[in-house]
Amino acid sequence: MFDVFIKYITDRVSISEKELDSIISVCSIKRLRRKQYLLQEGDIWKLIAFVVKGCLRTYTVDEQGLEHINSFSIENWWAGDRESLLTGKPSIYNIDAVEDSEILLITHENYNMLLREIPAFNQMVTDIHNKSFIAAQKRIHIAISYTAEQKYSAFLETYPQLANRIPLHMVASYLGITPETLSRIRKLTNIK
Amino acid sequence: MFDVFIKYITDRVSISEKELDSIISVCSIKRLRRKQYLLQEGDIWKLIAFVVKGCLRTYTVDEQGLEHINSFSIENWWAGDRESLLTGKPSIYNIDAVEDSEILLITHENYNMLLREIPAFNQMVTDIHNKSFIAAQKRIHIAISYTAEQKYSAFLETYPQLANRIPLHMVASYLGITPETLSRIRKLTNIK
DNA sequence: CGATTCTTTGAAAACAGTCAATCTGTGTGG
DNA sequence: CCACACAGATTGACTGTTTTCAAAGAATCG
Repeated sequence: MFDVFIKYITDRVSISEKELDSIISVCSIKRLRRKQYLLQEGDIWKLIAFVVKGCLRTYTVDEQGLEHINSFSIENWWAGDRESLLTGKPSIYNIDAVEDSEILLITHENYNMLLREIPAFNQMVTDIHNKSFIAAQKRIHIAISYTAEQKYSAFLETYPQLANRIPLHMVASYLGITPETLSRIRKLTNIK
Repeated sequence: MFDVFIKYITDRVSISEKELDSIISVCSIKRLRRKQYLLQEGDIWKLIAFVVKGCLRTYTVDEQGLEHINSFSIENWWAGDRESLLTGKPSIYNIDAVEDSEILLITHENYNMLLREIPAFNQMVTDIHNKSFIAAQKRIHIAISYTAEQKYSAFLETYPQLANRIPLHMVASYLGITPETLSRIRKLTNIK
């Protein structure tokens, strides 16, 4: 259960056994069934979540009831709402499980303690934040400059491991297009 | 010249005179004329830039020669390409001055030194990174779920100080719509 | 299998983009 | 100071893409 997380950490930074132990000691395990919520709009998010197995999605629901997927989190990814965590305000996002999933949770207090006490952990988090930011910039670039077809094609290249695992209507939602448009793109281009 | 930056820092964190001095001592001043490049696609970016006066834009140019604006940086904002800085790879972005501008530059080495040596500076940068990330998430949300009209309206609300200062065709480029579409939106809604 | 979820298809409508021309304001050089 | 060039903004007509709405067809799960 923890071995996935331990491997994740040791793949990224060099860290002592003792430090690893103190990280693991503040992790709690949570299992989510498909469609189960981890966070609902209006809740205040106070945790850090690491996905060990399965897949989560973070999304908003607009006035018309349409879902807009902000991100997917599969094994070895993080999930949560940094905005609610940092501001203490209710979240505008929903997070639920796309598949039955297993996640590790760390409280914000313990997380801050780890950042303070364990330089390697801090370094790892900084690196992840940097990469996340760069990925967000790329996604903005794609969203404002690509056609629907180019967006789907870029998605397949960037996240091949996601494409065969996530329902197409969720991929469409992630890309900001309708399921019908995605279906037609796939038909026209024969991209599968 | 440095007072803008000093105020920026002291507004955000508590810091000693001595620490402020060491920050200022590694800053160099650069003046940019309108349209002058700070970074060109293909260059490797090795700096941190803080805008004291004026306005910069970060953008890409696609195969068809169309510009897509990633971000604007006015007074009290940062500019640069974190991706190129962190990976050491050539930048895919161009940065140039929308208006005659004055900026402060810090080398990556000195910047890292400041992060290491001055906890308050480190804290400030972490906060900025967090806020930037949250802003990027919001922009993604807008890009994938709003109509052109809603995008413009959200832009006016979020950056009222930018709207009257930047040519409309650049605003359009930032929003991912054509100048013609933006012009028609403005006419229809009487939003100015 | 029965229900639900997911995907596809068709036709019409809405939306945004393209192309070309004109209009406006600004600034520059003669 | 005027004429002109130029960048920016607008407009019109047209095209093309994407959405919407409605329905039907697959696939999957319990």
